[in-house]
Amino acid sequence: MNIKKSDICLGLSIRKADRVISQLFNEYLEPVGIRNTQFAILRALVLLGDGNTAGQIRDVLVMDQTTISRALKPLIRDGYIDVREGANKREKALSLSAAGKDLYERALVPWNQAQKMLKKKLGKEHTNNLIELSRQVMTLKD
Amino acid sequence: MNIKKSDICLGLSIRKADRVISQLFNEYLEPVGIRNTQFAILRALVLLGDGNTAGQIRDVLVMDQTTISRALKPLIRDGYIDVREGANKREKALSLSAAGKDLYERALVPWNQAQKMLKKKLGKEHTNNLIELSRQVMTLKD
DNA sequence: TTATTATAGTTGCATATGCATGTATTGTGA
DNA sequence: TCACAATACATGCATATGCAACTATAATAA
Repeated sequence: MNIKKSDICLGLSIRKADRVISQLFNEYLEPVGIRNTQFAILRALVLLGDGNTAGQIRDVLVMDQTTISRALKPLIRDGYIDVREGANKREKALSLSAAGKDLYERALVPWNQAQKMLKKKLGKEHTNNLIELSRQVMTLKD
Repeated sequence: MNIKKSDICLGLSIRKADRVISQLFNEYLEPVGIRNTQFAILRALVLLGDGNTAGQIRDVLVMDQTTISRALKPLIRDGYIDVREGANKREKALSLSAAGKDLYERALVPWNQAQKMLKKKLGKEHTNNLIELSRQVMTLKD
């Protein structure tokens, strides 16, 4: 250990881990032509069900509204997500197009591989710690 | 728990946690006019010692070389980091300027507050898990 | 009903991120 | 020594990120 444990920056620790893990998922997803964040959005729409708003995705992905707004653009542009009028004239209802559903299904394959690989490398302990850590961190934004 | 544990995307877990924690550090650091990543670079230079190259920072921060290259720009532009010729004509030796040293010292105050606050909120267990998780994840890039 | 406040989403700005590629320099083997 | 590989860093491109500020709409209180 080069530096004292108390000197380890927790911000850097999480950032470094994020870079490596995100890159891993990006590499696995690359063959289907989709990226980490985009997959997360598609998945959010699948798990939430269609017809949800950008605001709901924002909450699920713990992102800024403006980040969602822009992250949706390439997915809409490429025809994976359809936008129609929502519950009122402000809200926009988002849904996966047929192409979007297909893309998500295809992405599930490398996603599962990445999950499996990562779980193996981390082991049950670290895997569980990651999930619980994330859960705990979410309580900070309240 | 909305979805099965096995369905939790580890990529999203780390990404969400990173967003919240990084934002926390950014908020604490905001009064001194510096950001997370920039603080990490200054700190790397302090811990490595002056006269190090972008390549060494890249290794310490686990970033892409091109990301470092661009992240250095505002710090150089604002006079916090000096660049001089390194060991050869390819390498550039980086060092903190007087203003850079001062900025780092001032940033240490809110950084310590953020660390303290985060450690308290996470508790010893999660704090330790974060550090160990990050360490474990680093082994993936080999 | 109207003025005020709140909400949903976008845009300007700046940094963050990394792949592919390019340039310059250094190292090395024939 | 000279061709080729390796190294250090920068740039073009595209996405990722969020704050401040803006537009449009909806909800609410006077």
